[in-house]
Amino acid sequence: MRDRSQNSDLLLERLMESTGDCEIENQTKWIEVQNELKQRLIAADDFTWKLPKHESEAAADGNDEKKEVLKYVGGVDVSYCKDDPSLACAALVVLILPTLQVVHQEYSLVRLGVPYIPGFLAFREAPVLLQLLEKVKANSPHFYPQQLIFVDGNGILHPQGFGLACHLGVLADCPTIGIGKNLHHVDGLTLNNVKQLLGAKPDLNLVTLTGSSGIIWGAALRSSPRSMRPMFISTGHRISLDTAITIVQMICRYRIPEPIRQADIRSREYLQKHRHVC
DNA sequence: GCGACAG
DNA sequence: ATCTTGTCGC
Repeated sequence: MRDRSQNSDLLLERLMESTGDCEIENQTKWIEVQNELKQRLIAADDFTWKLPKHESEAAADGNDEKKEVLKYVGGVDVSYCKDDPSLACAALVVLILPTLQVVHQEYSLVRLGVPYIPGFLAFREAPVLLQLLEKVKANSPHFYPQQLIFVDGNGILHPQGFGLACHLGVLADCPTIGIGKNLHHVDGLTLNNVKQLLGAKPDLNLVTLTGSSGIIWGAALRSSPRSMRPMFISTGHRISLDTAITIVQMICRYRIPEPIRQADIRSREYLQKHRHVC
């Protein structure tokens, strides 16, 4: 048991350490890392909290009266500088339910050496995001979003079934939900495909993303009457798709979930205001 | 071979 | 991701 875990850690360490110079070798290595981390992925609800209840349903539930209620939700995003693509600002915000007010925020202005390559976003963004999580855990543990983190990027809706939200969730050991603002084409999924399904009925705003192989990769959701554009929901870590969809729907003020929207807005602001110090 | 490809 | 003003509508 422990041997297996240690071997796994050693392999990961070996794979993670090298900052190679050959693109194809790197990508091969990155895929090994993704497959290794994927073995630790939990694809079902695995947490102790429960969703906030409405009065109507609050009546009979003698069982989980002791369970804590989902209270703090984290959101992470990274913004980039227009004229200096290596300069970026990572943000972590923590919102409190049910008011969705931001109660904590953390920023990091960094230079990223790893380029963006479709399918490997995590190797560019995850390190700085994990650093922000560590900062909160050390300095403001009360606000550490251990219950749930929203990630700007996909979960299992990914060529290897292991996108940024999964990557971050496994390494931080927190439940995560991945939100894509654009569709990553995987297993035959296309935007026209989704549009067709959604367009069929005007009041149908949620469709399951089933690939050509029959695998369910996530869901497309039109959350706001003001925008016809759907978002793409996929599970990250320690949560089921059904639960993820339910929470997304209760946490949207605009097109995308409020934690991600806030992280997006604030990381951009912070970058504009502090880019001169780099 | 060509095109597609989260942020 | 980012480049970018106005504009149509509630």
